[in-house]
Amino acid sequence: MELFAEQGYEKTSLREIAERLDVTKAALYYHFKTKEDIIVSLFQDLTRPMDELITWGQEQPRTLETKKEILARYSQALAAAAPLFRFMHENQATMRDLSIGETFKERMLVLLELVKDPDAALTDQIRCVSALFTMHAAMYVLRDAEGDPEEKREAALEVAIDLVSQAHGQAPRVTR
Amino acid sequence: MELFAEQGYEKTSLREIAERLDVTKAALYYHFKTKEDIIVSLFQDLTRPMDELITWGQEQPRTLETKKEILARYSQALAAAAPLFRFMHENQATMRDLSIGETFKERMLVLLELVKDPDAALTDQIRCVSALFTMHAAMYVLRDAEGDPEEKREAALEVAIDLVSQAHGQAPRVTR
Amino acid sequence: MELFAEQGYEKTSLREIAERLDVTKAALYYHFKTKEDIIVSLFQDLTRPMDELITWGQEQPRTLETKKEILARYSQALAAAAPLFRFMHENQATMRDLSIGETFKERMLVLLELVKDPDAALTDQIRCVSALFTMHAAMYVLRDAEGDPEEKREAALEVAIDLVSQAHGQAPRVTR
Amino acid sequence: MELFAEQGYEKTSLREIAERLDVTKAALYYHFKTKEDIIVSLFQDLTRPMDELITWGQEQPRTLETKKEILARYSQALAAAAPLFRFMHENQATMRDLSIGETFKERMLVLLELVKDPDAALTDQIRCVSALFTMHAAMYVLRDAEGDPEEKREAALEVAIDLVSQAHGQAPRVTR
DNA sequence: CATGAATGAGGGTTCATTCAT
DNA sequence: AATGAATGAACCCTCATTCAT
Repeated sequence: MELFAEQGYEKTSLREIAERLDVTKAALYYHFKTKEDIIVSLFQDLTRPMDELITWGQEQPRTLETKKEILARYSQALAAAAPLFRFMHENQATMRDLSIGETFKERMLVLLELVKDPDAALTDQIRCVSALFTMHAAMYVLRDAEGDPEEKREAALEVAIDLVSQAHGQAPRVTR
Repeated sequence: MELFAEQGYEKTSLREIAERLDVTKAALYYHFKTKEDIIVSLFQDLTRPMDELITWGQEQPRTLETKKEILARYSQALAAAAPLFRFMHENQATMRDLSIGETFKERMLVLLELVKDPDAALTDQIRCVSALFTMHAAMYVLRDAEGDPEEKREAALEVAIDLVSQAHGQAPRVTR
Repeated sequence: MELFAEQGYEKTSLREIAERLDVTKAALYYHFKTKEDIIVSLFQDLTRPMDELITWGQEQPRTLETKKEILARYSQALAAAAPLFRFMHENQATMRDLSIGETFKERMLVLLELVKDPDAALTDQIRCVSALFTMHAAMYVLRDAEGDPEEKREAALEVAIDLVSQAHGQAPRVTR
Repeated sequence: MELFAEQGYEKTSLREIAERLDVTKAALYYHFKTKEDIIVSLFQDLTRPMDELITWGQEQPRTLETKKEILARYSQALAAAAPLFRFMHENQATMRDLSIGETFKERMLVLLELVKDPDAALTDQIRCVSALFTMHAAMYVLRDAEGDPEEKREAALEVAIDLVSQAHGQAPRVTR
């Protein structure tokens, strides 16, 4: 996962993976049928939290409270599987060709369905899109910025929650 | 650009590019020194609007009004160079190795500097990050969604403007 | 080595080498990291005698007797690795770019240091240079000439020994 | 010639030549039919002295005096066309494929015929080979050594003359 | 469970050369 | 007299994959 996240899928060769694990290329082929199989395996381990979040979300009533909880859990999932999400974000062109059942984008759209109201104003729908992406953006842009990562995560979550709250017609908590 | 955006940089071979243009591989090498040079050229054409925006922004007073204008102009630049931004989004792993990669992220950070206040609360800083990315996200997620693209763009811009307004301590326009 | 000696380094392609060995090009790359690596390997096998000669020579007293012995041994090394030396002679332009190139010329100069006296008259120094090269020249020019190669080698060695003897102030054996 | 001498024939591309002369590749093709034609032209200019020396030598009586004169003239020709000789020496593998009427080696052998006596003892024949090569070797080995080049040339010539003198049964001038 | 050896397909790149203008 | 544009052939090299052992 480290190699894939650093270099991207195509630019990571089996030779590199084998060297990093200190085994031979042929040994990899004992455990995985193809290169694609390797990354699919990694995904199955790492996307479970996200899938669980989705199924959980689908069973809940579609209240603002639920949405806030979804954002909170998503924020945590994001932090827990940071390299995976980084990989998905940065290798979407590749992901399209990989036989991973639902792509990252599809999953995102399902999640989005849970958060946004298809009958709301367009701006409010976008607020919900933005809420989800805010947490990604915060992770991406603030990666090298100073400050406690946990603190940054919480701040991003707060902004996200504000956004869906506004989408529900509530005035945001004004912070100053 | 079409090929790069569809398939990603690494998976697009010079053979494909040449075939699409109905020339030989060698002919490409008369016009571009390397494969990287091809995409760099595409970028130079397409990032000019962004550069102009930055220099313009740096000459303005750092008021809320200016920031709104920056967002408005950025929204337009984004729409004009949509395939380029899609490519960057989806090929970040590659971008890191390309000589332009760094410069794009730098550009984004400079732009961010113009929009956010380094002394503001962390949440407000993230609101500004989010404002910029909202427009990206809207473009990305709503690409295949129904509705007039121009309408969507304006809605995203509105949300972005709300976010920086809030970061300036102003209550958002409540839309419903 | 045969191909390299016949055609030169640049004009010998990996395709040719692979065909001659009846393997694929890719198979070569399993055994050698680069094309250069192939020739470097050939050299390492073939220059060992020369290295041993040098270390031996450096441990001996710098008498005329030693120098004669060095020439005798060098003559033998030359005969043993004839194709190698032919290659070096005929591909010096290439050798300069190869990572071994320098080392060969350096080796020759070290050997020269063992044979010539830096304080002697210029002509005597050149006699020593000439002594070494005589054996090369003989090999090169007389390759296709008639006569027993071993006999020619011995004659060349005799001339070389005469040259260093003269450089030591001794009258040459006059042969007729 | 500079480029060919520095890098060798194969590794010098027409692009490089064109750039060095500040013309286009196509312009070269107006003046020369092929790449080979370029180097052939250079040779015709530069080997004339050597050819003249050969025809002159063939008309002279085959005395020791003549041979000394040949060596003297050859020494001068060598110095005058140093880069050419360097090129020939270092690119023999290439020379073989070039359609330059007589190769360097052939010319050398003709010259050698003029200097050596086919009926002499083998060692004496080698002395004559060595005489010619001494001047080459001196040029090659002593290129980067300190000292006046002209002085070195004369010393090498002296050694060469000594060698043919000995081949004629004369005791060498002992220098110390 | 693992490896050494090998391969076909394709990668990006460079080259000498051509030709209409 | 010169050039911009193009090309076919070849280059070195890397890749994911296979298979007998």
